[in-house]
Amino acid sequence: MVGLKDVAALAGVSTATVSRVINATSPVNVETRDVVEKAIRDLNYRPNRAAQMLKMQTSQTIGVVVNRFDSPYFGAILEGVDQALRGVGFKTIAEASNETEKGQIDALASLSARQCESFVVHADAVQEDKLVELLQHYPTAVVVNREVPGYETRCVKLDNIRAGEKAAEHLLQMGHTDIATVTGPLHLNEIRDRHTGFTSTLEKHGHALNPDLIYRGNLSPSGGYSAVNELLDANTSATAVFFHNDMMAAGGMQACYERGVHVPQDLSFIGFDDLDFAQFMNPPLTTVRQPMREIGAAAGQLAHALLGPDFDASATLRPFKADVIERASVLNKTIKN
Amino acid sequence: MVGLKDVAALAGVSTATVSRVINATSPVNVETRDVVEKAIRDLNYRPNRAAQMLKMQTSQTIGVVVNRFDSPYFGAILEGVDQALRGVGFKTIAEASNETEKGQIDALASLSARQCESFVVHADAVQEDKLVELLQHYPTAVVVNREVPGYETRCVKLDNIRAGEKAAEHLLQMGHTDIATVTGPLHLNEIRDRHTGFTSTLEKHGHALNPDLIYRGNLSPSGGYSAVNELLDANTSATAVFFHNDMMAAGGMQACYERGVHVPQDLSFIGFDDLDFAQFMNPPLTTVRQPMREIGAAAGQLAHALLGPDFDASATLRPFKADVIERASVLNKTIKN
DNA sequence: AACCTCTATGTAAACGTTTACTTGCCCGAT
DNA sequence: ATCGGGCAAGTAAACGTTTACATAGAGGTT
Repeated sequence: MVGLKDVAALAGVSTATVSRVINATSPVNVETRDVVEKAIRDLNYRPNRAAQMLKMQTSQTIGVVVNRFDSPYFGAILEGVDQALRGVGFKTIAEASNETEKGQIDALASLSARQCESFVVHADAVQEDKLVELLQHYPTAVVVNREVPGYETRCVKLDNIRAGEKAAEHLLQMGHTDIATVTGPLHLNEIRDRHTGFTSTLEKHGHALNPDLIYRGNLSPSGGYSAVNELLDANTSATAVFFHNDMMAAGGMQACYERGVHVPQDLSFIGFDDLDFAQFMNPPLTTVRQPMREIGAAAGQLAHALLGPDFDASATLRPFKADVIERASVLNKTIKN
Repeated sequence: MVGLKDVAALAGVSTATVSRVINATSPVNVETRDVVEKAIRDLNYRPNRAAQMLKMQTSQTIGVVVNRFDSPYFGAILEGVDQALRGVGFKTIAEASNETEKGQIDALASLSARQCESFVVHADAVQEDKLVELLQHYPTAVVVNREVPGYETRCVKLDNIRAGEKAAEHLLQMGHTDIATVTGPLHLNEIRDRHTGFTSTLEKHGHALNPDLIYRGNLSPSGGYSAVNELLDANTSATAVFFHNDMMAAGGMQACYERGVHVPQDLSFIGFDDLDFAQFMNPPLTTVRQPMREIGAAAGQLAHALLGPDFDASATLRPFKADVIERASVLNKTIKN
């Protein structure tokens, strides 16, 4: 490895001088500068970041832990974080966690060891008490899409309750009263929140959800597929179903397609997330949009702000809100023809 | 920051001993070990990776440069690399390049400065001569989805020519002879390759592509959308169209949907990539599958192998091959009813 | 009792930077 | 001539590890 020393030797100056021309940290004679710069080029010298970090005690890097890389959800978050940080000269580095509690904790530790100064963590698999402990250990970490009691100012998330309400409101508005839902794993609190928002507004309007019409999905297409098949087999009177994500809605749509039931004429669909493909489904999927990119960006900014000693905890950002994107998968029953 | 020194002080031993218990690098008395371990826990000590890297001159890390994070394409590649490397104890770190030549070169430099020992680079925007230079500068870098003359053993990619041929063959097999295509930017050699594969086999079978039916797309839905509208406006006799990616096919499908032309009855679609959503389109999209995850994994393995002094260049992996995934978007004209 | 061997531990140098401090020099003011 | 002030460059310490080498006991063998 070619180091400062080699450059210095070749240029006939001291390492201090080389460092100075590199970092423009104090004036250096223009001739010497040229000589040094040539030496740098000739040797293809690159500063050793490890040494810099060690000396400067700073890395200008924030670490992101995601469940996996090949997911539109995490991709958007990562992109958001990266964009927010690029502006302030920080680097983003990401690590995948395998979706397990251990994986998420380890990933955080690994990023920390890599001298990340701050973190944004998706920690859906860690127990709450453990998570609190983590937040204490890593005082600059921010949690994404989850709310930790006592640490609200370090969480950036969607208002999932409100989002669930909106889904219900939309269905109600369109004249549906006989409604089914396919949820996700109930240990995820985003799912629980959406579900309570959904059921409570249905109740409030006097159309309480029939417990038989609650299907537990797995957040992937297969879950939606089998749920819809069950629903159809049960021969219920349901006219609409709320899927807790678009993937399951897609699976459900496929089940309908295979059985010849038409969406939305026979059954209405509303999804969640608004993934890229939602607009390209046939019919285009009405869904509750979750601004993941923005959430990522906000998390990135927060993580960065946490670094400043002057951080104002009262500048806490309100939870993000979801919006229903109306497309063509829910039938408007109020205009009977 | 709590360091080895603090632990040593608290435990009443030397830093060397602490290092030894951490790394189990030589036997240490069980009592001392316990004391040290307690000290480590009490202080919540974590080794400083920057210092370790500096001293050990190794990072066990490979860097990946992608165009962006929020793309199914790069997500899959990243996931593949990560999985391949996880097995051999390496970490993956990724950086986004903004899709520009400068961005890609800078990202590589940045990863290199971070002491990555090896790299997998998606460098679609850099000029070939510049890329050759890069490959010389970074002797452990591997290029993904591009072939650099003279450096074939360090490129892992799809056989795009063959993939284009397969698309054509499939259409031909299904009885289509009047065919259109919407390509991507022709400066990308993957696009060029697919195109030449496609056109040449059409020619070979005596159904040379009508130049008027070649549309230049932008690889995103809008490109497919407008291309299909043009095609439909031109009132041609084309019965099938080959899209250079699924995104454009989705856009095209939407155009058809709006204009009431039925896929595949009125117009057949074949896409490229096999993104997740292809199977959920309506009709499900027939497409040429590109095994991106596998490509990523292979690239990761290669990048790792390059590190060994015993690397055998003859163990070069053949280009990956694409397969057409038959679904329902191309009409079989050979069974006339 | 002198010697050797083994094991457990300590000492200190090194990794590649940055930077406070020092040095040397030139030039203008006295 | 001498001094002082600036500027350019050099010296060396420090960052937190790892590790080759040195040291010190504890037994064992003669």
